[in-house]
Amino acid sequence: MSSVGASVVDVNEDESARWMPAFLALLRTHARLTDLLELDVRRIGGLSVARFDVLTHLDMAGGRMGLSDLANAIVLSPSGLSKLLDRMEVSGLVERQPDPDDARSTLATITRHGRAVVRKTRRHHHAFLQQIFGDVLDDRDLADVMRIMARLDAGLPH
Amino acid sequence: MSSVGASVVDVNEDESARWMPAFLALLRTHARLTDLLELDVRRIGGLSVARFDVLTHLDMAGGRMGLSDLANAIVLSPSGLSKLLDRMEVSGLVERQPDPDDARSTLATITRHGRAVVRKTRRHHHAFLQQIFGDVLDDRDLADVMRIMARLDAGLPH
DNA sequence: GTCATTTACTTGGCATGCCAAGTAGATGGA
DNA sequence: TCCATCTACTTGGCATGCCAAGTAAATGAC
Repeated sequence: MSSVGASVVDVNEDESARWMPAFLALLRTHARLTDLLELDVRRIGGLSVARFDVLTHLDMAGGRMGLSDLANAIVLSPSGLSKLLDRMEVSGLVERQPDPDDARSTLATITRHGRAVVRKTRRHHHAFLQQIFGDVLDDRDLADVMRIMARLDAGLPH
Repeated sequence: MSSVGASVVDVNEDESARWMPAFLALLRTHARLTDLLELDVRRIGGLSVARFDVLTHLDMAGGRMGLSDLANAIVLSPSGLSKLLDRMEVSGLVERQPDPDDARSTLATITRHGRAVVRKTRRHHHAFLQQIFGDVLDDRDLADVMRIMARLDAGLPH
Protein backbone atom coordinates (compact mmCIF):
# COMPACT_ATOMS: atom_id res chain seq x y z
CA MET A 1 0.00 0.00 0.00
CA SER A 2 2.24 2.76 1.17
CA SER A 3 5.47 3.05 3.00
CA VAL A 4 6.66 5.62 5.47
CA GLY A 5 10.05 5.70 3.85
CA ALA A 6 13.29 5.97 5.69
CA SER A 7 14.15 8.94 3.56
CA VAL A 8 14.66 10.86 6.71
CA VAL A 9 14.67 8.37 9.50
CA ASP A 10 18.38 8.09 9.83
CA VAL A 11 19.50 11.36 8.42
CA ASN A 12 20.49 12.94 11.68
CA GLU A 13 24.01 11.74 12.15
CA ASP A 14 25.15 15.11 13.32
CA GLU A 15 22.43 17.03 15.08
CA SER A 16 19.25 15.38 16.17
CA ALA A 17 16.86 17.74 14.49
CA ARG A 18 14.14 18.73 16.93
CA TRP A 19 11.46 18.51 14.29
CA MET A 20 12.29 14.97 13.25
CA PRO A 21 9.89 13.19 15.62
CA ALA A 22 6.97 15.32 14.48
CA PHE A 23 7.86 14.80 10.86
CA LEU A 24 8.10 11.05 11.29
CA ALA A 25 4.82 10.97 13.21
CA LEU A 26 3.17 12.85 10.37
CA LEU A 27 4.49 10.45 7.75
CA ARG A 28 3.66 7.38 9.76
CA THR A 29 0.15 8.36 10.73
CA HIS A 30 -0.65 9.55 7.25
CA ALA A 31 0.57 6.23 5.87
CA ARG A 32 -1.56 4.26 8.30
CA LEU A 33 -4.56 6.45 7.61
CA THR A 34 -4.37 6.19 3.83
CA ASP A 35 -3.67 2.48 3.97
CA LEU A 36 -6.86 2.04 5.96
CA LEU A 37 -8.85 4.22 3.59
CA GLU A 38 -7.56 2.22 0.67
CA LEU A 39 -8.49 -1.04 2.35
CA ASP A 40 -11.89 0.30 3.31
CA VAL A 41 -12.76 1.39 -0.21
CA ARG A 42 -11.49 -1.90 -1.57
CA ARG A 43 -13.41 -3.90 1.00
CA ILE A 44 -16.76 -2.31 0.36
CA GLY A 45 -17.04 -2.67 -3.38
CA GLY A 46 -13.73 -3.99 -4.63
CA LEU A 47 -12.68 -0.62 -5.99
CA SER A 48 -9.21 0.85 -5.84
CA VAL A 49 -9.01 4.46 -4.77
CA ALA A 50 -8.17 5.43 -8.34
CA ARG A 51 -11.32 3.76 -9.63
CA PHE A 52 -13.37 5.21 -6.82
CA ASP A 53 -12.13 8.67 -7.69
CA VAL A 54 -13.08 8.26 -11.33
CA LEU A 55 -16.54 7.00 -10.52
CA THR A 56 -17.10 9.64 -7.86
CA HIS A 57 -16.29 12.45 -10.25
CA LEU A 58 -18.37 10.97 -13.04
CA ASP A 59 -21.32 10.49 -10.73
CA MET A 60 -21.07 14.01 -9.36
CA ALA A 61 -20.84 15.40 -12.87
CA GLY A 62 -24.07 13.74 -13.85
CA GLY A 63 -22.60 10.62 -15.35
CA ARG A 64 -20.19 11.76 -18.02
CA MET A 65 -17.06 13.86 -18.39
CA GLY A 66 -14.47 14.59 -21.02
CA LEU A 67 -11.26 12.68 -20.41
CA SER A 68 -9.17 15.82 -20.07
CA ASP A 69 -11.42 17.26 -17.42
CA LEU A 70 -11.50 13.96 -15.64
CA ALA A 71 -7.73 13.54 -15.69
CA ASN A 72 -7.39 17.01 -14.31
CA ALA A 73 -9.96 16.43 -11.59
CA ILE A 74 -8.36 13.30 -10.23
CA VAL A 75 -4.78 14.48 -10.74
CA LEU A 76 -3.74 11.75 -13.14
CA SER A 77 -1.70 11.91 -16.32
CA PRO A 78 -3.57 11.48 -19.62
CA SER A 79 -1.86 8.18 -20.27
CA GLY A 80 -2.57 6.98 -16.78
CA LEU A 81 -6.24 7.77 -17.17
CA SER A 82 -6.36 6.13 -20.58
CA LYS A 83 -5.06 2.87 -19.16
CA LEU A 84 -7.19 3.10 -16.05
CA LEU A 85 -10.32 3.51 -18.18
CA ASP A 86 -9.28 0.52 -20.29
CA ARG A 87 -9.32 -1.63 -17.18
CA MET A 88 -12.50 -0.07 -15.84
CA GLU A 89 -14.28 -0.74 -19.12
CA VAL A 90 -13.34 -4.39 -18.83
CA SER A 91 -14.88 -4.35 -15.35
CA GLY A 92 -18.07 -2.81 -16.72
CA LEU A 93 -17.77 0.32 -14.59
CA VAL A 94 -17.51 2.90 -17.36
CA GLU A 95 -17.80 3.27 -21.11
CA ARG A 96 -16.20 5.54 -23.65
CA GLN A 97 -18.23 7.55 -26.14
CA PRO A 98 -17.16 9.97 -28.82
CA ASP A 99 -17.78 13.61 -28.03
CA PRO A 100 -20.35 14.89 -30.57
CA ASP A 101 -18.91 18.40 -30.33
CA ASP A 102 -15.26 17.53 -30.85
CA ALA A 103 -14.07 14.45 -32.66
CA ARG A 104 -10.74 14.57 -30.84
CA SER A 105 -12.41 14.30 -27.51
CA THR A 106 -13.82 11.27 -25.73
CA LEU A 107 -16.43 11.16 -23.02
CA ALA A 108 -16.24 8.73 -20.15
CA THR A 109 -19.65 7.54 -19.04
CA ILE A 110 -20.50 5.77 -15.82
CA THR A 111 -22.55 2.58 -16.22
CA ARG A 112 -25.50 1.56 -14.11
CA HIS A 113 -23.27 -0.93 -12.39
CA GLY A 114 -20.59 1.69 -11.80
CA ARG A 115 -23.10 4.06 -10.30
CA ALA A 116 -24.46 1.46 -7.94
CA VAL A 117 -20.99 0.47 -6.76
CA VAL A 118 -19.73 3.99 -6.20
CA ARG A 119 -22.82 5.08 -4.30
CA LYS A 120 -22.67 2.13 -2.00
CA THR A 121 -18.95 2.64 -1.50
CA ARG A 122 -19.37 6.32 -0.80
CA ARG A 123 -21.95 5.80 1.91
CA HIS A 124 -19.85 3.30 3.82
CA HIS A 125 -16.61 5.11 3.24
CA HIS A 126 -17.90 8.39 4.57
CA ALA A 127 -19.03 6.69 7.73
CA PHE A 128 -15.61 5.15 8.12
CA LEU A 129 -13.88 8.48 7.68
CA GLN A 130 -16.15 10.05 10.23
CA GLN A 131 -15.20 7.32 12.62
CA ILE A 132 -11.41 7.38 12.27
CA PHE A 133 -10.97 11.11 11.73
CA GLY A 134 -14.02 13.16 12.56
CA ASP A 135 -14.86 11.47 15.82
CA VAL A 136 -11.27 11.46 17.05
CA LEU A 137 -10.38 15.11 16.70
CA ASP A 138 -12.05 18.00 18.48
CA ASP A 139 -12.42 21.52 17.17
CA ARG A 140 -9.12 22.65 18.56
CA ASP A 141 -7.34 19.75 16.85
CA LEU A 142 -9.00 20.59 13.57
CA ALA A 143 -8.04 24.24 13.85
CA ASP A 144 -4.46 23.26 14.61
CA VAL A 145 -4.33 20.98 11.61
CA MET A 146 -5.55 23.76 9.38
CA ARG A 147 -3.07 26.24 10.81
CA ILE A 148 -0.09 23.93 10.50
CA MET A 149 -0.91 22.75 7.02
CA ALA A 150 -1.34 26.35 5.95
CA ARG A 151 2.06 27.26 7.35
CA LEU A 152 3.71 24.35 5.61
CA ASP A 153 1.95 25.17 2.38
CA ALA A 154 3.06 28.76 2.59
CA GLY A 155 6.65 27.67 3.09
CA LEU A 156 6.67 25.29 0.18
CA PRO A 157 8.34 26.41 -3.03
CA HIS A 158 6.00 27.71 -5.69
CA MET B 1 4.00 11.38 -8.12
CA SER B 2 1.09 11.28 -5.77
CA SER B 3 -2.50 12.34 -5.85
CA VAL B 4 -4.69 13.71 -3.15
CA GLY B 5 -7.50 11.54 -4.30
CA ALA B 6 -11.10 12.58 -4.44
CA SER B 7 -11.94 9.65 -2.26
CA VAL B 8 -13.52 12.05 0.11
CA VAL B 9 -13.71 15.34 -1.67
CA ASP B 10 -17.27 14.99 -2.79
CA VAL B 11 -18.62 12.67 -0.21
CA ASN B 12 -20.59 15.22 1.70
CA GLU B 13 -23.85 15.22 -0.15
CA ASP B 14 -25.85 15.27 3.04
CA GLU B 15 -24.04 16.98 5.87
CA SER B 16 -20.92 19.00 5.27
CA ALA B 17 -18.74 17.31 7.83
CA ARG B 18 -16.95 19.91 9.91
CA TRP B 19 -13.70 17.95 9.79
CA MET B 20 -13.59 17.72 6.01
CA PRO B 21 -11.54 20.88 5.39
CA ALA B 22 -8.89 19.78 7.86
CA PHE B 23 -8.77 16.32 6.40
CA LEU B 24 -8.40 17.64 2.88
CA ALA B 25 -5.73 20.09 3.98
CA LEU B 26 -3.82 17.23 5.57
CA LEU B 27 -4.00 15.12 2.43
CA ARG B 28 -3.12 17.95 0.13
CA THR B 29 -0.19 19.27 2.10
CA HIS B 30 1.19 15.81 2.69
CA ALA B 31 0.97 15.11 -1.02
CA ARG B 32 2.80 18.31 -1.88
CA LEU B 33 5.41 17.65 0.75
CA THR B 34 6.17 14.09 -0.30
CA ASP B 35 6.18 15.03 -3.96
CA LEU B 36 8.83 17.62 -3.22
CA LEU B 37 10.88 15.19 -1.17
CA GLU B 38 10.71 12.66 -3.97
CA LEU B 39 11.82 15.25 -6.49
CA ASP B 40 14.59 16.45 -4.20
CA VAL B 41 16.03 12.99 -3.69
CA ARG B 42 15.78 12.27 -7.37
CA ARG B 43 17.40 15.55 -8.32
CA ILE B 44 20.45 15.14 -6.12
CA GLY B 45 21.65 11.73 -7.13
CA GLY B 46 19.04 10.24 -9.42
CA LEU B 47 17.70 7.93 -6.73
CA SER B 48 14.06 7.10 -6.15
CA VAL B 49 12.92 7.23 -2.55
CA ALA B 50 12.73 3.44 -2.52
CA ARG B 51 16.36 3.17 -3.60
CA PHE B 52 17.41 5.87 -1.20
CA ASP B 53 15.73 4.00 1.63
CA VAL B 54 17.54 0.79 0.78
CA LEU B 55 20.92 2.49 0.57
CA THR B 56 20.32 4.50 3.73
CA HIS B 57 19.55 1.42 5.76
CA LEU B 58 22.44 -0.53 4.32
CA ASP B 59 24.84 2.31 5.00
CA MET B 60 23.61 2.77 8.55
CA ALA B 61 23.90 -0.95 9.16
CA GLY B 62 27.54 -0.96 8.19
CA GLY B 63 27.07 -1.91 4.57
CA ARG B 64 25.14 -5.15 4.58
CA MET B 65 21.82 -6.54 5.75
CA GLY B 66 19.77 -9.68 5.34
CA LEU B 67 16.95 -9.21 2.85
CA SER B 68 14.27 -9.98 5.41
CA ASP B 69 15.53 -7.38 7.81
CA LEU B 70 15.86 -4.90 5.01
CA ALA B 71 12.37 -5.52 3.70
CA ASN B 72 11.04 -5.07 7.17
CA ALA B 73 12.99 -1.88 7.75
CA ILE B 74 11.78 -0.13 4.64
CA VAL B 75 8.25 -1.55 4.80
CA LEU B 76 8.34 -3.37 1.51
CA SER B 77 7.08 -6.80 0.54
CA PRO B 78 9.67 -9.54 -0.01
CA SER B 79 8.85 -9.71 -3.69
CA GLY B 80 8.99 -5.96 -3.99
CA LEU B 81 12.42 -5.87 -2.43
CA SER B 82 13.62 -8.73 -4.59
CA LYS B 83 12.73 -6.85 -7.75
CA LEU B 84 14.01 -3.55 -6.43
CA LEU B 85 17.39 -5.12 -5.69
CA ASP B 86 17.46 -6.63 -9.17
CA ARG B 87 17.21 -3.15 -10.64
CA MET B 88 19.65 -1.67 -8.13
CA GLU B 89 22.23 -4.32 -8.95
CA VAL B 90 21.98 -3.36 -12.60
CA SER B 91 22.66 0.22 -11.54
CA GLY B 92 25.69 -0.87 -9.55
CA LEU B 93 24.33 0.38 -6.25
CA VAL B 94 24.18 -2.92 -4.38
CA GLU B 95 25.23 -6.55 -4.66
CA ARG B 96 23.83 -9.80 -3.35
CA GLN B 97 25.91 -12.28 -1.39
CA PRO B 98 25.02 -15.60 0.16
CA ASP B 99 24.69 -15.57 3.94
CA PRO B 100 27.44 -17.82 5.32
CA ASP B 101 25.32 -18.63 8.37
CA ASP B 102 22.11 -19.57 6.60
CA ALA B 103 22.00 -20.86 3.05
CA ARG B 104 18.38 -19.73 2.69
CA SER B 105 19.30 -16.18 3.40
CA THR B 106 20.87 -13.56 1.16
CA LEU B 107 22.79 -10.45 2.17
CA ALA B 108 22.43 -7.17 0.35
CA THR B 109 25.69 -5.23 0.25
CA ILE B 110 26.13 -1.60 -0.64
CA THR B 111 28.78 -0.86 -3.25
CA ARG B 112 31.33 1.94 -3.11
CA HIS B 113 29.31 3.76 -5.70
CA GLY B 114 26.10 3.23 -3.73
CA ARG B 115 27.68 4.56 -0.59
CA ALA B 116 28.96 7.66 -2.30
CA VAL B 117 25.58 8.41 -3.86
CA VAL B 118 23.57 7.89 -0.69
CA ARG B 119 25.85 10.01 1.45
CA LYS B 120 25.77 12.88 -0.96
CA THR B 121 22.00 12.56 -1.27
CA ARG B 122 21.54 12.44 2.47
CA ARG B 123 23.47 15.61 3.11
CA HIS B 124 21.51 17.64 0.62
CA HIS B 125 18.20 16.07 1.46
CA HIS B 126 18.50 16.77 5.14
CA ALA B 127 19.13 20.40 4.44
CA PHE B 128 16.07 20.51 2.23
CA LEU B 129 13.91 18.95 4.91
CA GLN B 130 15.17 21.42 7.45
CA GLN B 131 14.20 24.18 5.10
CA ILE B 132 10.67 23.12 4.20
CA PHE B 133 9.68 21.60 7.53
CA GLY B 134 12.00 22.43 10.39
CA ASP B 135 12.35 26.11 9.64
CA VAL B 136 8.64 26.60 9.04
CA LEU B 137 7.19 25.19 12.23
CA ASP B 138 7.84 26.45 15.73
CA ASP B 139 7.84 24.39 18.90
CA ARG B 140 4.14 24.79 19.46
CA ASP B 141 3.38 23.58 15.95
CA LEU B 142 5.59 20.56 16.44
CA ALA B 143 3.93 19.72 19.74
CA ASP B 144 0.53 20.03 18.12
CA VAL B 145 1.53 17.73 15.30
CA MET B 146 2.71 15.14 17.76
CA ARG B 147 -0.46 15.41 19.82
CA ILE B 148 -2.80 15.15 16.87
CA MET B 149 -0.98 12.29 15.22
CA ALA B 150 -0.98 10.43 18.52
CA ARG B 151 -4.73 10.91 18.87
CA LEU B 152 -5.34 9.69 15.36
CA ASP B 153 -3.04 6.73 15.88
CA ALA B 154 -4.81 5.81 19.06
CA GLY B 155 -8.15 5.89 17.31
CA LEU B 156 -7.03 3.73 14.43
CA PRO B 157 -8.07 0.09 14.45
CA HIS B 158 -5.46 -2.34 15.67
C1' DG C 1 17.09 -39.80 11.96
C1' DT C 2 12.78 -38.46 9.20
C1' DC C 3 9.16 -35.75 7.61
C1' DA C 4 5.86 -31.81 8.17
C1' DT C 5 6.46 -26.99 8.93
C1' DT C 6 8.40 -22.73 8.75
C1' DT C 7 11.40 -19.40 6.81
C1' DA C 8 13.67 -16.87 2.98
C1' DC C 9 13.64 -15.67 -1.52
C1' DT C 10 12.39 -15.60 -6.48
C1' DT C 11 9.08 -15.54 -10.31
C1' DG C 12 4.98 -14.74 -12.90
C1' DG C 13 1.11 -12.00 -13.43
C1' DC C 14 -1.45 -7.94 -12.79
C1' DA C 15 -2.44 -2.93 -11.23
C1' DT C 16 -0.79 1.72 -11.23
C1' DG C 17 1.81 5.58 -12.91
C1' DC C 18 4.84 8.44 -15.78
C1' DC C 19 7.17 10.03 -20.01
C1' DA C 20 8.01 10.08 -24.86
C1' DA C 21 6.29 9.35 -29.32
C1' DG C 22 2.57 8.71 -32.56
C1' DT C 23 -2.21 9.70 -34.54
C1' DA C 24 -6.04 12.51 -35.61
C1' DG C 25 -8.94 16.36 -35.43
C1' DA C 26 -9.40 21.51 -34.57
C1' DT C 27 -7.70 26.31 -35.08
C1' DG C 28 -5.62 30.51 -36.37
C1' DG C 29 -3.26 33.43 -39.46
C1' DA C 30 -1.50 34.58 -44.28
C1' DT D 1 -8.28 28.07 -48.56
C1' DC D 2 -3.96 25.88 -46.61
C1' DC D 3 -0.56 24.77 -43.41
C1' DA D 4 1.84 25.23 -38.92
C1' DT D 5 0.35 24.43 -34.36
C1' DC D 6 -2.41 22.87 -30.68
C1' DT D 7 -5.14 19.79 -28.35
C1' DA D 8 -6.84 15.17 -27.02
C1' DC D 9 -5.91 10.60 -26.66
C1' DT D 10 -3.49 6.14 -27.23
C1' DT D 11 0.60 3.17 -27.11
C1' DG D 12 5.01 1.34 -25.88
C1' DG D 13 8.33 1.01 -22.46
C1' DC D 14 9.84 1.16 -17.86
C1' DA D 15 9.48 1.63 -12.56
C1' DT D 16 7.07 0.24 -8.51
C1' DG D 17 4.23 -2.70 -5.77
C1' DC D 18 1.44 -6.67 -4.25
C1' DC D 19 -0.17 -11.48 -4.10
C1' DA D 20 0.10 -16.28 -5.15
C1' DA D 21 2.91 -20.07 -6.19
C1' DG D 22 7.31 -22.40 -6.46
C1' DT D 23 12.07 -23.71 -4.69
C1' DA D 24 15.36 -24.56 -1.11
C1' DA D 25 17.10 -24.85 3.34
C1' DA D 26 16.49 -24.96 8.40
C1' DT D 27 13.71 -26.59 12.40
C1' DG D 28 11.01 -29.18 15.34
C1' DA D 29 8.33 -33.08 16.84
C1' DC D 30 8.63 -38.00 17.28
